[in-house]
Amino acid sequence: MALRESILGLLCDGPMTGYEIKQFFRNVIRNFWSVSDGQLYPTLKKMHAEDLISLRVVRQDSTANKHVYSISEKGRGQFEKWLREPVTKFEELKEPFVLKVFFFDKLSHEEVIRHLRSQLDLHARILDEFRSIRDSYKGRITAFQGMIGDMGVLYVEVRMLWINRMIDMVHKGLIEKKGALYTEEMVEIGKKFLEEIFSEKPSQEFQKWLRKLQSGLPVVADKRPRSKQVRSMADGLSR
Amino acid sequence: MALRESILGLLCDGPMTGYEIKQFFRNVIRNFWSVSDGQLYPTLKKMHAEDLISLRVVRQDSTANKHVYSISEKGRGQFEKWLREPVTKFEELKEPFVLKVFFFDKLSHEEVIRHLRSQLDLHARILDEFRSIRDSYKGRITAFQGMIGDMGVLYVEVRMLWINRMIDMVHKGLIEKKGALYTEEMVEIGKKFLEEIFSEKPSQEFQKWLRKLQSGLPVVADKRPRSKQVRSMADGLSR
DNA sequence: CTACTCATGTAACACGTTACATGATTTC
DNA sequence: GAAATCATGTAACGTGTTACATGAGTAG
Repeated sequence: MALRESILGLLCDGPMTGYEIKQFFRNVIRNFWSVSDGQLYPTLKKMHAEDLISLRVVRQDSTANKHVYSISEKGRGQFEKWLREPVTKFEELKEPFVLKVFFFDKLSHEEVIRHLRSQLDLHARILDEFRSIRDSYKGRITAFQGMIGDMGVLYVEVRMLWINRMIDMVHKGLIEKKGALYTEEMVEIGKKFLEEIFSEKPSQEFQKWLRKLQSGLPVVADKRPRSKQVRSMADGLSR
Repeated sequence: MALRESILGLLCDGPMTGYEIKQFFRNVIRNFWSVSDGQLYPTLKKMHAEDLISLRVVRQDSTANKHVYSISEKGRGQFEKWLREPVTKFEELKEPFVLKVFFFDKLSHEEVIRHLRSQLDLHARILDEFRSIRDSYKGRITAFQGMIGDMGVLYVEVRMLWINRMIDMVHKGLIEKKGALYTEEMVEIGKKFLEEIFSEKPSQEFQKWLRKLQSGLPVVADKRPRSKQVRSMADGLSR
């Protein structure tokens, strides 16, 4: 759970009302982490009960009273502990669209293209939004917060590239039907893959990466001369 | 909910036991969609109760009986309806690590670097896995399934690039403290951004994209001569 | 002798969304 | 006069994880 910790993080810079926290999530953090009312208010209550935050109620005659929350020593400790803990889990992308792509074999080329174009439209729109908000924030936020904005833009760009490549693929007729999607062979291969993940000894390729990393070289750089390169997956991305 | 639909999708190609479905999720689909036992078995039961799938129990003396499920007409209808429905929602990335990055201002440079390096290690390892499984599957899966593998690799590559840029940034001392992370200004800007998202009229930039798209040009291509380009966000990605 | 595979499940919990409720004030 | 803003919340539901239970067979 990271909602509690992010609330604590906000309160580190000074007291805030529940409504202000809600607004901040809705209008700023929402780019990468959303919270609903039905989750936020009960969570604040629970955190108060656990002495992570203290509460001061400000009377308002016209409307509901304001609840001003401040971080407690206990809360600050918990936040700092969380912030320093290394993240050791790779977060999988769980996207309904990708699940549909898995089954695209079962659709006609026209239907697939319709799907891909509508995704492209959606992403183009989102990219536009991400770019304008990034521009508006320029100079007002920390360098790290700026990098989060960059990640958003970059991610959407890459997705569009990916979708475009699928469109190309269909147009060029590179799709042949393969029969059943499920084969025992696939499961077997997956098992091998799993073993490698959970065995603690890293593979050779991983060790090469590590050496590069430690020598200070850019880890993802491709050293082949531009002209000789196989078309890179991320070619042609613009800023 | 997409778990039910993906189960139906698997059963389209023939009957499977609960255990086989579980294995398939665990060893193949898990790359982009995971399911726990505690979710799968009850879901199969519910789907059977709703007549989406039919059940045949195969007696086994030595151990628990096998439950062989087949898709029903109703189930097939529901799957096909789902598969054809356009995806209109942009799935936000909800990642604990990004949330931490938001608060990196509150850590020392050394602590930030430690975080970033451990993330890089993790991603290098995952990249390795993604690449090997992609290679193993080559020739055995549909072109679309192959593209899912490519997306995974591409995504991890981009993340590593992003993390490397943050490391660079810290080393070059491009990080200045900005005081409070929360400002009313940010909320105001966010509100404007929101309006643009929900107003149905697309912006000029979005329309430019759309024109490019409809004229068949690659939408994300950057036409500036290579030498004059500002270093692109995704420069140096390898296959 | 330990641990894993096959094969199914349950119960408790954690996380998150949606819809609703209140009620005055301000803006279109 | 309708709708949004300010300001708080509850109840019902849906999704998903973790830990546990059973019990035989097999591989190291």
